[in-house]
Amino acid sequence: MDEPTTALGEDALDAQIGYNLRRASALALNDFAVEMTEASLRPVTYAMLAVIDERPGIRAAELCRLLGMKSANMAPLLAELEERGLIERDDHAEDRRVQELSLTVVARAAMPAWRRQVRRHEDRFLQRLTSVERATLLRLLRLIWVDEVE
Amino acid sequence: MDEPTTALGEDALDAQIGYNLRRASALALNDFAVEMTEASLRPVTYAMLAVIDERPGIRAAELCRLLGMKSANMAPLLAELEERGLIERDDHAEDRRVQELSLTVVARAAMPAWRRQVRRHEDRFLQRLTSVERATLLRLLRLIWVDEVE
DNA sequence: CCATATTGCTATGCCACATAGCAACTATAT
DNA sequence: ATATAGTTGCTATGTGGCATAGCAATATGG
Repeated sequence: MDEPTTALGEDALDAQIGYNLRRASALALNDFAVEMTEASLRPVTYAMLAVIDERPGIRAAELCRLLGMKSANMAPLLAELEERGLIERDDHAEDRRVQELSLTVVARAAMPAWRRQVRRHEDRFLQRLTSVERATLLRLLRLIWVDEVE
Repeated sequence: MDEPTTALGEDALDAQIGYNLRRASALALNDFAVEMTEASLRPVTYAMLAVIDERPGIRAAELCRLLGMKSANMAPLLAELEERGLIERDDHAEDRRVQELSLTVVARAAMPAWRRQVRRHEDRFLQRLTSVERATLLRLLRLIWVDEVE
């Protein structure tokens, strides 16, 4: 009955979805780091590799659009991944501005293990949610942001 | 069984909750800024004011704990809010290390309007979700992070 | 009394993100 | 053909949130 001191109305901080999104996202980012530091992959770099893996030959501009990034921030990350021998940049034949991105053989070989690690990470920070709840959460999150851009 | 590299199954980036959390949170942060730049409040500073408003006399260390922040990062923000005349720091009578935080009269007067603005912001970036879906989302998000710390 | 913990702070670095501006290139309109 | 405009990828730079390291003052418990 009596509320735990933070008892408040609908305007209470704890009732704000934005705040809880931020807290949950921070926890996820932290847990991601725990799982993927060994592989030296951060959420952004992993996301880039995952999309390139799913859509080989994708253009850098399209990758930016899919990940909601600015090319100014993408450029040094692409350089880093190329430096590490994980991606290749091939000049487009018809439009010489364009770079087509693909994973190297090394990265393609490593991706399944990295994807398994990420799945472990998700299973860990989503421990308290059933698989039905996870599916619901996924649907609601995508309702928020998908097609804000596309 | 064996997944081709282009496996768009459950390991696809779009199916990862962590990624979708990050995207949704980014959208929320962006929309928050649109609503609250006039008031010169960022998510963190608003959260601090909201908690102090809900628990006047709270200690800085407790505020850190509630918001999941390090005191190293809290300190300059408290200084900023004090500088702007929004909070007061009073020395604790029994423990002289402790500062008790409270809103100034000015801030207390402004809070209702700020809370209404934040509610407008939430209504905007959550417009695709019904109120039932919002309640579900809130519950699932809190399931992820609450009591990871407390 | 002394070792330890707590509170609040400064200094500093990392990372994600933003804007501004640029060079190369392509597409379009006249 | 040429001027204009848009696209692509990049560098430089600033900001904000978060992390660690280390410090001084204070409180606590053996």
